[in-house]
Order: sequence, then C-alpha cells, then structure tokens
Amino acid sequence: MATSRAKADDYTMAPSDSQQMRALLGLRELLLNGEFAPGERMAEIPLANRLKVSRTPLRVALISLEHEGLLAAHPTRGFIVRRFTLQDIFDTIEIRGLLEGMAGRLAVERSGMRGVTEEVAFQRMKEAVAELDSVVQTLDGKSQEALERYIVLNEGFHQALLDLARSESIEREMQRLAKMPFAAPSSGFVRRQAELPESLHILRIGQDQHHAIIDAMMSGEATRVENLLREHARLSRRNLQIAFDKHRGEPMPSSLRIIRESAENKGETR
Amino acid sequence: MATSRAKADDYTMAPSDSQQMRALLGLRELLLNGEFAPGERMAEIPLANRLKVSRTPLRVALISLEHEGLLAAHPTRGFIVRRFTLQDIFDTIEIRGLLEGMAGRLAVERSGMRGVTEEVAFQRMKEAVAELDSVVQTLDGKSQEALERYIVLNEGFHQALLDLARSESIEREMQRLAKMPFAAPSSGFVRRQAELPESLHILRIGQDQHHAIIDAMMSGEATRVENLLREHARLSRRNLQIAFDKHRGEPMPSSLRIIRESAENKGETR
DNA sequence: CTTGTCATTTATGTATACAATCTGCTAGAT
DNA sequence: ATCTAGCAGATTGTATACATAAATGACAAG
Repeated sequence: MATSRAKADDYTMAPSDSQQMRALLGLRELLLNGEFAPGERMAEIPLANRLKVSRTPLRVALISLEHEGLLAAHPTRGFIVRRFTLQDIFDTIEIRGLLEGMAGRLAVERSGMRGVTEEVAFQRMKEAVAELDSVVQTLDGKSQEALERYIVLNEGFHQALLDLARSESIEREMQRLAKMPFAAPSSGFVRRQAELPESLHILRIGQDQHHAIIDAMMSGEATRVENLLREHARLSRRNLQIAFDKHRGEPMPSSLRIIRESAENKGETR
Repeated sequence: MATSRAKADDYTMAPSDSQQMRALLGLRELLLNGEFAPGERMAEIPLANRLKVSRTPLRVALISLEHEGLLAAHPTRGFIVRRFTLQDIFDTIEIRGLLEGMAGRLAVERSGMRGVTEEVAFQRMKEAVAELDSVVQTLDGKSQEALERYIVLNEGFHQALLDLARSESIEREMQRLAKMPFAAPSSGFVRRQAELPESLHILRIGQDQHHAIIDAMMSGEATRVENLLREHARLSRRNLQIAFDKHRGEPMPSSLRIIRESAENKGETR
C-alpha cells in the first residue's frame, strides 16, 4: 500500500494523462525552476496557453498548488507566486525532522513484543543502509550514476521508516512537506550540489546516522531514534546552506531562484 | 499580521460571500456533522443542488477539502468521504503537539538577549492565563457562557504562542491541522462534552500546564517548554477518548460520527 | 502639476453545454 | 446457474460563453 512511491500524483483524480495533471505537473515544474518571480501574479489565460490546457484544468492546478504552498491566494483576485525565505525552508526541514522523529519512535513503540527486527520494512531499511555503505564510498563528485543510486536508496530508507510507523497521519503530512521546495529527505538540489566536497562529507555523515538509527531501533531505544532523526534532518539544512553560500554572488542556479534571502518586502503584493 | 484569527477562510480567493465560499463552508459543515458515511461517493450534481451552487464552485470546494484531508480522491472518479480512525486523530493531535512544542522552543530561542518577557504576544499569553484562572473556577458544566469564554481565551493563548515563534512554516502547518476534526487546540467537541466531570478536570489540568509553560518561557527553559507543550496536546487525546467512551453504546453525537472505531475495511471504496 | 472621478478594458468567477469515461444492467453463451 | 460482452445511462472532465468585479488610463477640477 504505502510501500511504493509511485502513483502519478495521488490527488486530482483523473487519469494521470489528464489535462489537470498536465497543468499541475507543468506548472509545478515551472515554479520550482524559478521561472516566476515571488509575488508575481499568475494570469490564467497566458498560463493556459503556455501549458496548452484550457482554463478549467489550469484552475484545478492553481488551487492545488496553493494548498501545496507554492502559490498564495491574492486577497482580491487570483493567485500569486509565494515568497520563500531561507528561514521558511529551514523551519520546514525542521518540521520534517519532527515528523520523521515521531515516525521512528512510533515504529519502535508500536512494534510490540517482537521488536522491530521482525518487520519486512525494517529489512528494507537495513538493506538500503548496507548498499549505501558501498555507494557512499564510490561518490566522488563525478559519478552521476552513484549519486542517482544514493538518492534512490536514501528515499527507500526514509520511506521504509514511514511504513514502519503505520501512521496515516504522519504519512500524509510527510507527503505534503515533500512538495515544499528542498524539504524532502533527498531534495532535488542534492543532485547539483553534490560536487562540492563539503556536501559529499555531509552525505557520509548522514550515512553514519543511518547506522545509528538502525542500531537504536534494534535496541528499542525509541527516544534515541527520535533524536537521531531530528538531527538527521538538520543535515539537509546544512546542505542547503552550503549550496546557498556557494552562490552568494550572482549566478544562482534555477532551482535556488525561488528563495529570497530575507524578508525583503514580505508584506504586500504591490 | 498573523495576529488576528479572522480572514474568512484565507485561501480560495474570492470575496467571502462568493459561491466558492458558500460551497466550501457548507460542505465542510456537512462533513463535520457526519452527514455522509465514510467511503461514500460525493456526487457533484446532487451536492450542487443541495448547496445551491453550480458545479464549478462546488468543484473548487471538493478540491480544497481533499487537500484539507476531509475527502479523498477516488482513483478513477471523483471524491469520496475520508475514513478516520481514532488512531488517525490521535496521531494528528500528537503532531500538533510537536508543532506547538517547536513553536514554544523557537519562541524562547529566537527572542534574543532580552528574553521573551518583552514581547507583546507574551503579554497576551499571560493575560489569557490570568483570566483563565478565574474562568476555570466558574466552570461547572452548566454555564455555557463560561465555557465559551474558556475557548476564546485558550485559543488566544495558543495563537499568541504561534505568533511568538515567528515561523510562517509552523503557522501554516498548524492552520492546516486545525481543519482536521478534533485536532485544533480547542476542538469543537469540548463544547458538548464539557459537562462530564472528567472533562472539567482535564481543563483544570490544562490550565496548570499553561502556568508551567509561561513559567518555563520566562526562565528561558526552551526544552522544558517544548516538552510541556507536547504533553499539553495529549490532554486533547484524553478528552476525545473520554467523549468517545461515553458513547460506546449507540447515540454518538453528530460531531463524533465521522470517526470509525478501527480500520474496519480501510481498504477499498466499494 | 497633482489628485480624484469615471469610463474602458481586462481578468477572474460562474454557469452550462458537450465529450469522454465509467458503472450497472441485460442478454446471450457456455 | 454463472460468466462475459455489449449497450444504455449516468457522472465526471473539459471547453467556452457570459457576468461581474478590479485595474488602468484619461480627463477634468483644484
């Protein structure tokens, strides 16, 4: 059930090749690529033309993206692009840490007498960590292939943890947070920043934490699991901070463009 | 900004007297009153007639309510009423505790040198607690008026706490959780269950925790604040459990009807 | 030159017609 | 009697026309 990550996009009914999906996926990609400036108004007709859909399915996408947090409702009319500060994203990552921490604790607490060791999802976690050991050694900032494998395994680790918690509520909230830019366990930006030696170092520290988490779970140390996962999430913060510092100057890769350094004129739309 | 709780419903643009609002508010009320059985399909045309809106704004409401978590997208067609177990709601309340705990900790950590004492929002918290002291004494299960006042003050306390955290991310997530049945700090069910002596007792314990939270914040004990708030949220669980146990038999007030005892046939729609 | 009002224009909110798809039923065959 | 295929009905997905409210710009008054 909650095993596979697949499933087109879940909500917004309609077969995944519907106009609504085309609009949602297309617009989300545009937004995450920083194609629009924060605060910019999303005019429906031009957007519909650009995405090759009519206004109705586009509207569905706009509403969805507002709930996802990428857009904000303009007080009087339509939608505008939401403004993200680094602080917002850091807080979101920390919330993710809270949720994963709770998931880890519940995984231990709810596994009953037998302990977590018996569960198949726990086997998946262990297998992911085992393979990550070798993948992490391969990582050198050049091998794109190894990095892709790293991401797959890391996501597998985190998904298996959620499965173990058996909590629909946590599952839901995590799925939600994962749609916020840079908040997911393996945020897309890892892909591009992983050349940096500091980032590689952080991936290795993360892998050490993976081991500690497995260890604590096997011992039934629920609180330790929770704390480890909270700290584990903070690695994403560090990683993001590094990527951000790197581009203090001008270029700023497209994926980072949605972030506004500070509050600026966080107030009105203008 | 985040000071007032007002603002019609925030998203779903449109002036608050729009058809979209009528549909959203109307349908949400129907759902929370347990008018539909979990798993039931939400047919658009009958619903539109019932709510006196056309299909287009109704559709907006359906999509919104799916994101809020009250509806689920049927794989192939339309929306169905989501199934809630007591476990789901308990987990959601615990997540609320995590968020409020983080908010309290941030409030202390981010208040800088001067400490939290200087902040106006902290004054609001103290004032709310002060008045709650007298209101709580008045509560006797008969005075509806005192109960209403209790709810207002309690919500003020929790909102001021969020304001102190100065975190848009937490604010957002809390606003979201508050739309889940029984997850808000002063869940609607308090209103009807407060006759029960056990519930009254719980409200008094909660007030004691309020004092402890204020105390810890003044001392700058961030971690203690966090733990207190996590535990504070669990009172809602106890309260809900009491209300639920009370109606083991048959009647089950309308507000509790959306909860299904256990997973039953949590699988398919049928 | 500035400011306020009004008309024009443009974009969004709403309703509805049409198309595509699923559901359920009936009839026929095994 | 049961299962399958095909058809009819109903329901959702999509497009679009129309209504309505906001933004824009022109013009006049101060």
